[in-house]
Amino acid sequence: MVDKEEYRERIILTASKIFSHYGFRKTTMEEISRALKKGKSSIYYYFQSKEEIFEAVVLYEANQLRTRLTTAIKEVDSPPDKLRNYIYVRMKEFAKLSNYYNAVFDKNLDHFEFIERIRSRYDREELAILRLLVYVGNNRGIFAVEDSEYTAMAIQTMLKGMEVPLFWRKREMDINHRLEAILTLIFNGILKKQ
Amino acid sequence: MVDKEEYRERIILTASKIFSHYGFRKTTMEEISRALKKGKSSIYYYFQSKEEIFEAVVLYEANQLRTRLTTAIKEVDSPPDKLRNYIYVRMKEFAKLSNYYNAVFDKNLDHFEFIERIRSRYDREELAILRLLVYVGNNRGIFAVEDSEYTAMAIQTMLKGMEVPLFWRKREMDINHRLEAILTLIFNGILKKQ
DNA sequence: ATAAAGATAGAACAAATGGGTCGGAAATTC
DNA sequence: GAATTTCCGACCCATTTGTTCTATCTTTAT
Repeated sequence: MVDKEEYRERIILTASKIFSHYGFRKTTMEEISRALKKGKSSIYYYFQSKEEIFEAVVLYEANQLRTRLTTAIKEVDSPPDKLRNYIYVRMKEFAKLSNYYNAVFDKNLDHFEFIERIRSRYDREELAILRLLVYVGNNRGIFAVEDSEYTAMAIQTMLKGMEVPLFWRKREMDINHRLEAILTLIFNGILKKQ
Repeated sequence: MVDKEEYRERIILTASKIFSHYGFRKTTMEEISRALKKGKSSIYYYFQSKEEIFEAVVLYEANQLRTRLTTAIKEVDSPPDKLRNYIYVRMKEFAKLSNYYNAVFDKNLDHFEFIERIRSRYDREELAILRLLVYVGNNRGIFAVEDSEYTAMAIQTMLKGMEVPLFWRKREMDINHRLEAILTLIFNGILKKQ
């Protein structure tokens, strides 16, 4: 019983790798079970369907993302560094997750509503983080913004803009360049001139 | 007539992207044609089969690899730098090609003999390059090896060893670390002590 | 303008693939 | 050794997929 839950996690870990590489559609139960060295039908002892596995995997990835981001922030102290770290890790992680976008937008595929729930929850959390970041930076006299809330929203908007190429599966390109551009833009617009 | 050959190339370019992402099996004709904004059956006007496209794509990639490697060598002058550049680019490129390994080893899939032909040809060319590199370095008094031929073979063996994780699809990991380790090993074992 | 040749796509098809079910065999626990 | 948990091979059937065929555009040549 406890064991069962344990094995479910092993399945999630394995499936996570395959899903992230091939996306929902192109990942087969056969593949997942083969990677686990189990029979295909055995998987159905732990999960009811492919979609249920996918849901668990997405949830898992979301938690992974959260911890990676929070540790990235804790690694440094100054608000600009925190922001820089956060954006950098966020970009890297989202690039890795880009194959999941397929599932979200694959027409003629049941619209996984749970993804949107997770997403909107993440949006809220991210906004809180950014708001705090800006607020603290402001208090320390490093930033100089009128309204932390709206500034945070603006930053988040830019970050979302960086995801668009992932949606459009136009991967490729000068990812670091764009990162620097965005960072300097944000900082120059945000740092107190002296 | 000339046009036809031109469009074949466009197909190769497009298919190349999809194949390199998903491998032979998981790439469908439907996908390729959709990416080209053509009907699925239209592709068969230019190629006889999916495998024929794949063959053309592999050939194309092989040529790409060759030119990337030779330019990487020409970019610098000193033999150690050339060697470093060569190994670095080789590793990056092979990592990108890793999805093609699937096709090579997919049992119950006709063994694409042409891949092995291309591979063995590349092996010969690589050996020649390495041999020359070692030889020149030796002449300039930077390297100090007895037999360029056998040293080149040894180096090539190590490079092939670096491919093993790709075969085993155990991707991941400290790729740069291993690169540095291999480089220092090769250099320290090869450079004339002074 | 019209015939011929060059391209294209839609429909149809046979083969395979893939998600899921089921009965029962192993393995484990009690 | 019975009961329960875990596993799997065989099967089902809906969908996918590579490929063919025919009909229809489009361009070129006459």
